[in-house]
Amino acid sequence: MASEAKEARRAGARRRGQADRRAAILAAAARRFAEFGFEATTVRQIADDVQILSGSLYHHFATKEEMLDDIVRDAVLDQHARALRIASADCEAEVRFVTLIAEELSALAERIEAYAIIFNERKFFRRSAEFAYLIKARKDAFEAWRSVLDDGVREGAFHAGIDSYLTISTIMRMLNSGADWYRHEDGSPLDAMANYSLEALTAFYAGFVLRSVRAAGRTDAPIPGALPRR
Amino acid sequence: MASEAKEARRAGARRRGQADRRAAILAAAARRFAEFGFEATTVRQIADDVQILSGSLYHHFATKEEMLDDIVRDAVLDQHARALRIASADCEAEVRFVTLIAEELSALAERIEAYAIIFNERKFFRRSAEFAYLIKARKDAFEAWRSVLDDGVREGAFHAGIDSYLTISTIMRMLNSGADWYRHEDGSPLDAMANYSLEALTAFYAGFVLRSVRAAGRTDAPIPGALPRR
DNA sequence: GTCTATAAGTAGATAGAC
DNA sequence: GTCTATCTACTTATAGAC
Repeated sequence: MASEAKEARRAGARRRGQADRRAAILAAAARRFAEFGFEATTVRQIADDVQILSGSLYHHFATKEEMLDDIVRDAVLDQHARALRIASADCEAEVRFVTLIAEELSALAERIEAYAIIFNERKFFRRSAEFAYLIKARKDAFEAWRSVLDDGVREGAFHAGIDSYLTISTIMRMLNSGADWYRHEDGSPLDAMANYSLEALTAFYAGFVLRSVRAAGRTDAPIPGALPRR
Repeated sequence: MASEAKEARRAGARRRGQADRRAAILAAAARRFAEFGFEATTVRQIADDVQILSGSLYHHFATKEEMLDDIVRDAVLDQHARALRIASADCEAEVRFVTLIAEELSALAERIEAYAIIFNERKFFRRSAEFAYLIKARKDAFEAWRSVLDDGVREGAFHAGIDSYLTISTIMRMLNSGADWYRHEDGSPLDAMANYSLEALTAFYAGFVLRSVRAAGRTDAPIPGALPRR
């Protein structure tokens, strides 16, 4: 076997090992940040969790904030892309609206720690110039949701007197504050909410929201299903 | 003038002065805690705000946590008493429900800083034995809200299939997360939400919630007014 | 009641040996 | 890549002078 191939394989393994270590550290950090908060978590605690000394963390990360950024970045950017994609789908506003709710809850369930952190540390993010991208992405996603609601009013599906700013703020806060359903891997729920299945929660929220925003007369129409995920 | 009277007056002034100082410190602390969080605020910052040295704060308070307790205690206990009083009022469940929402929003507006702190530091409170009373009071208030919703279902005003746990969780989170509307005294809103009047917000939330929980057919009935405040 | 001065502990982060 | 050792800064809280 050519020595270049050997060398390449070794380098690959090295990269994988390094990436695994980094991922393990991020997992420990995410868990701590989600449960106790970013500022209340010390780098020593994270290091202890992965059985390493605190100084050694700085071989993988330049600062504690870099860990935070790694944990939340993809979640926020995916959320942004998802909202824009769904908002511009070619179908009735009500279907798009249900899809926004369903996919948001699904993402929240999949990355509950990242979402808990994004929600709980929002004051920190707002103050930090490094995280301006996060605030911007979430604001754009907000506008995408809002445009779907406005489309629905124009189509006559949602009632005309609606305040779209207040309504979307309320709905997004409602969904996002659910990130407190954070559940430990050991199974202990931090909130009784963790006992509900994703399907049950989606049906509940889609119903709760649609009954509120629908035009008079349409209130008892069946709740449409979400668009298929792509 | 009898010297006892003079002495009493002087003692009163002393108490007032001391109480004023204490109140000024608490006001500064509340503002910082609400905007930046309890753990992110240092006693030095609070001391700077009232132009005193950090060590001198400890003449007025034993610990930083005692300040926090002083700020949130009355707000939580009042919230608890209010919920129980309204829940046991002698009238239709829907009227009690609207009253719960109206008075909750009113209290939130009056003590926005305390409410912001209670909401944002909930993980801290949950971990601290000293604040067990707070968790208990809020849990009892939750059950009072829930009993009103259940009464409404029994009366036929609210729809039968409702999950009262999920519904009340959602509504209370929705209202409480609004504590983020925190506005500075200098008038700068931290959130555009601060531009709405209390009356507008109450009408919005009462409508949003009632449309969701009402029984089929009752959806377009007028929203009842809240009970008079006593 | 506020000051000066400081204790005792912990934070995030770094340098260099192995 | 992790360890040992440590730096600098900052934390809450205290002691005693004024």
